[in-house]
Amino acid sequence: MATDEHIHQQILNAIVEHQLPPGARLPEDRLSEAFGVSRTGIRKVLQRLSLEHFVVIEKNKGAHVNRPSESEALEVLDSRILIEPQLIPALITHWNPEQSSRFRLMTKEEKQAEANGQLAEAIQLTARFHYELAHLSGNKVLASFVEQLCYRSSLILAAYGTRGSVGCECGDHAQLLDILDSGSAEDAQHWMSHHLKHIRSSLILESKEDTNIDFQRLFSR
Amino acid sequence: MATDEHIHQQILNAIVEHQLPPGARLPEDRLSEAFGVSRTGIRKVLQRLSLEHFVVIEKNKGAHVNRPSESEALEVLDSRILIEPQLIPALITHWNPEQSSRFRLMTKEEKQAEANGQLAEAIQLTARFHYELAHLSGNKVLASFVEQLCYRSSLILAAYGTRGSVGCECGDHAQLLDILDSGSAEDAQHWMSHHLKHIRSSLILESKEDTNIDFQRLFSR
DNA sequence: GTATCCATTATTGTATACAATAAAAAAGGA
DNA sequence: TCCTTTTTTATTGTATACAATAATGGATAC
Repeated sequence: MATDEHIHQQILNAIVEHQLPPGARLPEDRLSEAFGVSRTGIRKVLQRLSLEHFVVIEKNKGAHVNRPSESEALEVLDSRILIEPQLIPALITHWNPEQSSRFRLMTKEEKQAEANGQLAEAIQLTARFHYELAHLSGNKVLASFVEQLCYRSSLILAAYGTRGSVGCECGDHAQLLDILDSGSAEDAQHWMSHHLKHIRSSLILESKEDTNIDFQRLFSR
Repeated sequence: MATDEHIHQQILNAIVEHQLPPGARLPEDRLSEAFGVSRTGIRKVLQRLSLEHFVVIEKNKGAHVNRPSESEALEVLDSRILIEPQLIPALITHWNPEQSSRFRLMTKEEKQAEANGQLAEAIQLTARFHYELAHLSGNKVLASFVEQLCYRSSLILAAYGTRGSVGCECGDHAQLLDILDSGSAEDAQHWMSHHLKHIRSSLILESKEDTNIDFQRLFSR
């Protein structure tokens, strides 16, 4: 059975897992036959994905996977830097051993996926770690916005990411859990801020501009 | 000519201006004949409005204007309290006499609309004051989120607002402009925080629960 | 051989037709 | 008279048909 929600999740996964790279075309009839529904259902999903900034729909040209601009990439990270640390005080009031072990399991799976080279899994888990923390704050409005930002970040890393975007000298996500267990909201805020700023600064923003490629310079010798 | 964007804006205006009250039905064929387009175009707009939380679509039951829950109302305001003051430092770097006079004009129109009893105008201008400030921060991602929150706030005030929600003992929006002119980011942040908290606390959240009305208690004597 | 123009093709935009569902009204029985 | 059941009506969900647009490839003229 192919419900709207299901189709949406499938395509979104493919995008954030870099199966569908930035710029990839998403023809309606191809997708409709792939999912076994009519174009109507596909259009609805594509419409939604475009409002969520995962695809771009150009009139009479169809849907492409969004290729985030430099400014968009930075703004998404800046938004996270502004919001996620601020959620710590609220989430720490809901913090308990049960949550702690739940998140520790996630970081374990995360490391494993990374070690086994399961890129798609690793990306999903990294994003999930962040937005599930956000949901713990109790504010669903902010949490779902953060969730969207996390998914967008995955897409951004597909366009501008380096190997450094994954690792971080501040340690992995497990370290944040230690801090949360210790109960220091302030430390956790600092860690989160630092972590996100590290990701932001790891983006390489000059090279991958493929609009206006200077073919002259590229192929002349 | 009735483009998608135009229809969206029209319906959104009607909602935030309280012309279409929370709970109002939005039948597709009625709207389609009103705007002179087929149901297809209307459905697209309704879909979008539902993703933006202005309408709720129930399967096989159609679209209604969203009746925000208490928790949703509080979460929207909390989100604004968390974000909007944080945008002040960025926006103050773009502050200049030109912007100042532009916003002063807005507050003037705002007061006038309020004085003349033009409720719809006043609501729009109040929201606009906030989200245009947010856009001055330079972060389009956050600004458009704040914009949505401001519109949602207008809908929330339709459901839970009091007369106190409009006025505020901290003075009107013009006072913030004075602070911005003085250049004190910290003061501006405090003002914004206070202002939003005042709106939040002015909501009356007990009464208008019309789900689960206790008719027993209501009509027994 | 190259450039321009035209025709073909592929794809999306929009409207409509039909099916499915839920609400409302009517009929029947107690 | 009131409750239950059935029928009707209104409305939405989905697929498809047709129109409009843009991209591609080929033909013709120079």
